[in-house]
Amino acid sequence: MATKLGDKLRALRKKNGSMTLDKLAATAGMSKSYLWELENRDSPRPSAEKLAALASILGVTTDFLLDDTVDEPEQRHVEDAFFRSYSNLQPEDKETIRRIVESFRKDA
Amino acid sequence: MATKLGDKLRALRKKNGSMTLDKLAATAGMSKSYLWELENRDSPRPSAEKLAALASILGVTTDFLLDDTVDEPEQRHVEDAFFRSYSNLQPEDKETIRRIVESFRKDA
DNA sequence: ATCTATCGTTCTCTGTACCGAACTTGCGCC
DNA sequence: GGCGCAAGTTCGGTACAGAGAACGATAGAT
Repeated sequence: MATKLGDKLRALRKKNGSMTLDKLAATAGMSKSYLWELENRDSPRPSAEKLAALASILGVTTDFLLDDTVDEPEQRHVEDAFFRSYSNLQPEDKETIRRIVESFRKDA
Repeated sequence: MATKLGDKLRALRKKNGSMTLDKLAATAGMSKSYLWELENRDSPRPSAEKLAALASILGVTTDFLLDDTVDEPEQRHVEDAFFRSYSNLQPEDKETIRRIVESFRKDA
């Protein structure tokens, strides 16, 4: 539904009490004109600071906002079972798993 | 010991196999001159994209890098980053990881 | 001691993040 | 309808993100 940054921002803004551009921009410490650009212009490249401020207010992570492949904040809980198994491993086993995952990762 | 962004970046770069500026910059998709500025100039303001790329490679979250009050990657940050890496794997790779995790599980 | 690499540093220059203010659109109320 | 305000939109300007190349430092190897 909302896979691009702009769409996510607008959706979350409407969701959280339907804030206005002005209001959200003010609490996030930016101008409403720029927030509008983030929502509407394509491929915006906000600074980490600005995005972190927005994410904090909207109750999501910056990584969720940036990840173009994910469209629901709850998606990270889908693999909860796996994650719980992983959590219960010995620290050295965790480390091993982490290494393997790293080696499987393909660079963006 | 490393509370500012630059210090964290340099510490993590040295930690992970002591990569060179050139190497890390290349894999993170930026110029080494800019990475040097991030590490050495004060109060840099990188884009969310660049910071996310660095965080992903260094195995921490962007929030940890940005947070000036914390100086050691807490377990939470490391595992957050791990879980995100895992989520982005190919399905068959995920399956492999899941198998390994199962095999490591202590049978209580 | 000099050559050769490799790493780190400093420059200059282009694109764009981000702002402030003006402008427009929508909507409720009389 | 027309008059308000509150919302969204556009625009011009400025400061800085970020690249790229050139430079200096450091360390082996011969």
